[in-house]
Amino acid sequence: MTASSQPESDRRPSAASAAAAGAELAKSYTPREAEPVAQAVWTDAHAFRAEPKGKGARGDAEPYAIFIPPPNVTAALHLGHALNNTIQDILTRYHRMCGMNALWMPGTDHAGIATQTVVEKRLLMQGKRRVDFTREAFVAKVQEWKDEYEATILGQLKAMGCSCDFSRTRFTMDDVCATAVREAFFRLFKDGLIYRGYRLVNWDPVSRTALADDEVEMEEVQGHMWYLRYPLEDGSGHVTVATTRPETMLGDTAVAMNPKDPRAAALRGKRVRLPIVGRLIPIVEDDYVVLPADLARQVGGNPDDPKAAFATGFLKVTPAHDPNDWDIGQRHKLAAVNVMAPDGSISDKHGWTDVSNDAKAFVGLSREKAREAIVAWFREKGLLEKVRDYAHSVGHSYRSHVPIEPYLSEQWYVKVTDDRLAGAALRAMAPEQVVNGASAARKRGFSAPGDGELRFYPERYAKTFEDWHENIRDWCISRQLWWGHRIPVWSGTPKTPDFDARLATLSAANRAHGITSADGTRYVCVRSAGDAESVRWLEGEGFVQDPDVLDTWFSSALWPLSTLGWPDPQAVGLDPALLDTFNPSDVLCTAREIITLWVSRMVMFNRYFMKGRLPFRDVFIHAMIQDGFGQKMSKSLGNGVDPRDIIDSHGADAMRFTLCQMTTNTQDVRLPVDAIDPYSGETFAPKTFVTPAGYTVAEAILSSPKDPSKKMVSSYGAAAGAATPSAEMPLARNTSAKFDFGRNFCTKLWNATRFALSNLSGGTGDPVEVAGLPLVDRWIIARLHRTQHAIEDALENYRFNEYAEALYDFVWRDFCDWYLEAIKPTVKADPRQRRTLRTVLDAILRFLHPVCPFVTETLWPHVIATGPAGLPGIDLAPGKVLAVAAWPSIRCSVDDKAAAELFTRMQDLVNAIRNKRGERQVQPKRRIRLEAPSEILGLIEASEGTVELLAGLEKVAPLTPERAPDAVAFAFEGHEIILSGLVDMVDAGAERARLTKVIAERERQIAGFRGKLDNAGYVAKAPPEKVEETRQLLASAEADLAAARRLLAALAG
RNA sequence: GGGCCAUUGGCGCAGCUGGCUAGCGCGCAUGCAUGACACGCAUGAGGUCACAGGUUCAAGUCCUGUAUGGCCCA
Repeated sequence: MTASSQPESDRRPSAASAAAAGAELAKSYTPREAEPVAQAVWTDAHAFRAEPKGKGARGDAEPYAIFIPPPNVTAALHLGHALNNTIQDILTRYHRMCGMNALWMPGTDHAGIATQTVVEKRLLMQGKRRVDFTREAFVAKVQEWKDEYEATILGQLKAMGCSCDFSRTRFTMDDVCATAVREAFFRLFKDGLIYRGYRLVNWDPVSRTALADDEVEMEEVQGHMWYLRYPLEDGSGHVTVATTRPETMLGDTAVAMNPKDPRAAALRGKRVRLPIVGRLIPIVEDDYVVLPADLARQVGGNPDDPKAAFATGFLKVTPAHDPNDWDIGQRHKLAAVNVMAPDGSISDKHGWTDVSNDAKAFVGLSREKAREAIVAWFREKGLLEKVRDYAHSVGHSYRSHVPIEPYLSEQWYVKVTDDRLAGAALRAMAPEQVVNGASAARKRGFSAPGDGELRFYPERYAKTFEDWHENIRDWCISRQLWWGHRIPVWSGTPKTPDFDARLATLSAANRAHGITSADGTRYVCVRSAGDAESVRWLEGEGFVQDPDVLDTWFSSALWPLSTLGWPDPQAVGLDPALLDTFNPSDVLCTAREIITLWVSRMVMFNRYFMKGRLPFRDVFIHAMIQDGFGQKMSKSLGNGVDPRDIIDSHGADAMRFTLCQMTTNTQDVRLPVDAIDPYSGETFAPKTFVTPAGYTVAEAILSSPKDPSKKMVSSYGAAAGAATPSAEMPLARNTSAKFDFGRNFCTKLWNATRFALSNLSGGTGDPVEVAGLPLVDRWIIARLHRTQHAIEDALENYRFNEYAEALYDFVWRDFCDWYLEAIKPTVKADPRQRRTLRTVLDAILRFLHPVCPFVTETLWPHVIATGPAGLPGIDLAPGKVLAVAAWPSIRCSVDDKAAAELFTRMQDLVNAIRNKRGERQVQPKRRIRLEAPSEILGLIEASEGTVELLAGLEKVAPLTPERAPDAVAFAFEGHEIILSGLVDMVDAGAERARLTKVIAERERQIAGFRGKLDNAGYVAKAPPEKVEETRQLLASAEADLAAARRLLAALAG
């Protein structure tokens, strides 16, 4: 990536050279032009490079590290990622400017199922299937896809301005990461934490792979409850079982009833003959069985259980096809008869042996067809008692979206329930965030490094993390895929007698480790991918490598280790100091659904492999970006908006600033999305429709609002594969008016800087003690100092909206509206003021740089070209590139509280006068006269001309008893103030109405203040300064009221 | 079923450990092409902070319950 940018940047005029040449700023900010220039400045300066400890100046600085949650190579990034990465970039840039050795580690994730699925879908469009290729050829196809999207994603990150150390970019399946995965597997295997388990998995019959519990989405389904009659063996009648899945009855191995059931005594020890199959199965008694509501009432069960309304009291037990039945089967030692093939069809080849002639008719049917056929069979034989509608939750594959099948199979598991894993994760939690302090894991006490150091922001997510680990189940890590890290285990039965001796030798040398299963099969894990000799030996013994790959999260869980070269950085060409410098990292930024999938596993693995060390100390959980309909933006839904679309319409900084400002700690972010007509450039709201799954999305093909005969493809249409953009039917980019907020702000900053530069042509003057500066300068410096505190506090507590809002207010309201306006008449002639302006502007650019890197980097060379910055107490270390310039240092001594207070009073006065002018629609150019008592004249004088300037006064004079006929009066700080020259003739009626309104408002306020002060409890218990404040407010309101009453009286007379 | 979050002017949201005379942006109304900016400037209208109780001198803020919506886990 650096290779191509080098020659290019030579040809581009740099921002610095443009500024040095005295080039004037363009009339407005053009992100499209500025962004590549700033990008080149950073690349040329190697600004984002982090170094291991001890390597150069950067390596000597205190480290700061963030690992990117590696985006899936499945598809391009959307605005959810833009938010995630903006947050990380703000933190990284901030800490870098604070002088830290900041590493933001970038990379991408191979995303096993997801990526394989998109490639398979693509092949299916060409009429081909995965199995039409060899494994190697298919993986090569996926690799092509990965290469394309990895490049897209990295390009998107750069376009957004992400200051990742791209020289260290990793991919979860590259050699460096693969080495870590292999080593981790070997160690866990050897330590007995990986085992082979035979149990029900969440099977996706379409992807034909097992899924982890958290890859299963529960969906409410409008289904049925079928009531099937099973005849008793002795012909004495039948029992009726209620089921939502009649097709699994072929695998029934018992009927269960509740021991409390009054019918139990009569049925105890009896058997039923399973219809169709003819299998004789026992009736067992188990507490799990829900009693029907009426029986539950009789025998003290729970009649309110929603299932009670549907229950018959008899439950068909199918251990091989239902997790609850599996548990019952375990308790009663029942056989598990698997009647399905991996594709979900009924099969007699996967464990079902007693197939009767009747049953043969069902073999080969899909599970859906089998259900119909079996229900029909029961109906025909008079064994279908009834059918009722029944709504219930059914697990669906988060990838293929079909119902998952609880499926009996053998898989590899990580024993995360072991105290060394889940227990260690629980002990990692910061004590003050722990809810269940008495859990077993914590009873072991805190002794390991990293214990008690993991903190969640916002705090409440600690509970999610805690709950997860307290109820964790072993982690199924095998996936029946071709795309991923292949499981490094070979299995078989030894052919030669010296097998054990050879294995023992390899094991002693830590090159391999073997286990033996109950049926005598040997499983051998070979430690290193480079150990061809061991593999050759094993294959010579007839052993074969496990065809499965590891769950993607297995490699993701190692991300903070693998990217730094663990276990042996030198072996993979990395600096050995990297690992110790940047692990543990400082913070992980991610969305809440990832707490269980990823955060948990990284904590467990990092602690396990690094002697207790955490992968990160803080976890920041941010909002999710939703579309305009409140639906999560996701790659799979196809409602994602490409950040490049927003960069195109608003600029990267506008996007970043807006996202930052929207990042509050509670709410998800709702973002109404519009389309841009590629024909006219017009923005319009696309037509939507509701998908079968109930989501509202844009129609795949949209019509131009100007000319409906012209068509375009929506981003949904493209993402869903429903339409392909072409020359005749171009892709419509997306945009959102939400980002106007950030765009307007960037433009404002640009123009303020432009104006400042035009006033700084006379140089920046010598530094002057703040105390010797004009009031407005002392005020803006005090505000600058307070803003710094506000933003540092916000960033250190991950409160991003506060960071953005504090800067927005300071730049727009304080700096532009008041400071720049106030200094207009004086700055050109006053070098002291120019020094202040130069200093404050520079500090603003530095403060804003983490969130708006492009516009600030573009402006900065122009600003520094005007001369030196800084004042006594304000240090702005010089530099050439803003991205690596120092964060401002502002001492508290420059915060002139008296100046700040005085200026605030002055602002109130100006606002009051402007209000009078506004009420009467006085022309802005028209100058007016003011008369006031000495207290107010003193304030005006102290403002050094600012009041006159901003309130449009031509004359300020002491109050006299005479009233000009055009005089307008108002109360301020309890004093009467007279304005004249606003209008040619005063409308006495309107004036009276205004005063009456003021009087009513003041009376309301006074009643409130009096109420407080008359309350003995308030005066006695509230803090004295609050009471005093109330007294002052009351006095001021009373004075204003009196003044207003006098004015009203005068008007009447 | 368990847990978490939200409910504040037309819309989108702040309001952190209770002190508010409730803020911000968009939108709206009025005036302004003022030598930085119309992606702008100035002024203004608009809210009994979902509901019902409670704690407190004091509740948008804390507690309990209710309603509605969303998310996560089972």
